[in-house]
Amino acid sequence: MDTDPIAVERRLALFRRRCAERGLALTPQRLAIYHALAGDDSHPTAEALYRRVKPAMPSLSLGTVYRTLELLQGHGLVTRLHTTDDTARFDAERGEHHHFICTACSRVFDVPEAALPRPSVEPAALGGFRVEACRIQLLGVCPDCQRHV
Amino acid sequence: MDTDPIAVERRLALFRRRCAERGLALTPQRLAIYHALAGDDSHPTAEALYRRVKPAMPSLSLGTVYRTLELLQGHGLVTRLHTTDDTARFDAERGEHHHFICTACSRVFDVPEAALPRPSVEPAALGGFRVEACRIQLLGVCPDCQRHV
DNA sequence: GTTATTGCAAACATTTTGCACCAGC
DNA sequence: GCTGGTGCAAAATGTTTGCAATAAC
Repeated sequence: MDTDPIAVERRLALFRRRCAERGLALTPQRLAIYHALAGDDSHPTAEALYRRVKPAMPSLSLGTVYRTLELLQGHGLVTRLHTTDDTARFDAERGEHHHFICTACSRVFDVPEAALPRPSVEPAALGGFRVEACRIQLLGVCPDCQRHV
Repeated sequence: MDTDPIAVERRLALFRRRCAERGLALTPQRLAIYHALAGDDSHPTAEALYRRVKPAMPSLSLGTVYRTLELLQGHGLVTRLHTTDDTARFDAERGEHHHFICTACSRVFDVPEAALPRPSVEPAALGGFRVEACRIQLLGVCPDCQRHV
């Protein structure tokens, strides 16, 4: 599942800017890993990103992929998803949206916010909890898996 | 975080009934594990349940805890949560509710559905996806962690 | 008595870490 | 030359599995 090239360019520009602001070295590894993630909307695992980048950069190690993703997560460029299988999946940050998780194939699909209006949280009902984000996960069966049953 | 004893009894009754219906042996291990889970609303990990049951049943093994939880999940008695830390947490099934996950201490708190009305999903906007469940996760900082900063 | 379940330990998968080497300022 | 980043391999973590012994029905 690839992203349109203009969006990829936009994300890369943000990435470069953010690295400069934060004093993060713009290494070929980080660029390649972020580039691969920015161009892939399928919420890949670390392993999948590694396999995708490795051919063009054979020296790359999986450890670097993990370290890079964690670093970029800390700088708000990458989001780590926790889905129903227990391997982490990653997203290049791109604004509010939610996820549909297929219970058959474990793939994760984006759900635009428009399709699923954010519920209004009643702050009073939540006592002293400070809410910073709201994630909605829809669970079900994706079109592919409905056919393949 | 303990549950009121009447609710625990209700859950245990459901557990016994469901086991009988499905032909699952009612072993002391399963009873003890489910009992511990039914009396604990803190969404414990498998390890935490193991530590809680072990003193009263020293022969218990962690593998049995995992096997039991997976078995009961398959029979709709237990729910597995995927939160921000990457260890699975478990819930004795008890109807619709959502979760608040503290980004500081990783604890999970229940959010009653009343506090967070379920958003209406627009089926048309979701193409051929068959939605079976909707989980809302609120991320933020719990009252304890707000104090301890 | 049969079959399902347990305990144990080993295997497994994913992720993190220590350390020596390397690259960029 | 310093600083930070990478590659590698080992360790740590969480979870699953094979198998023989055991307990439930």
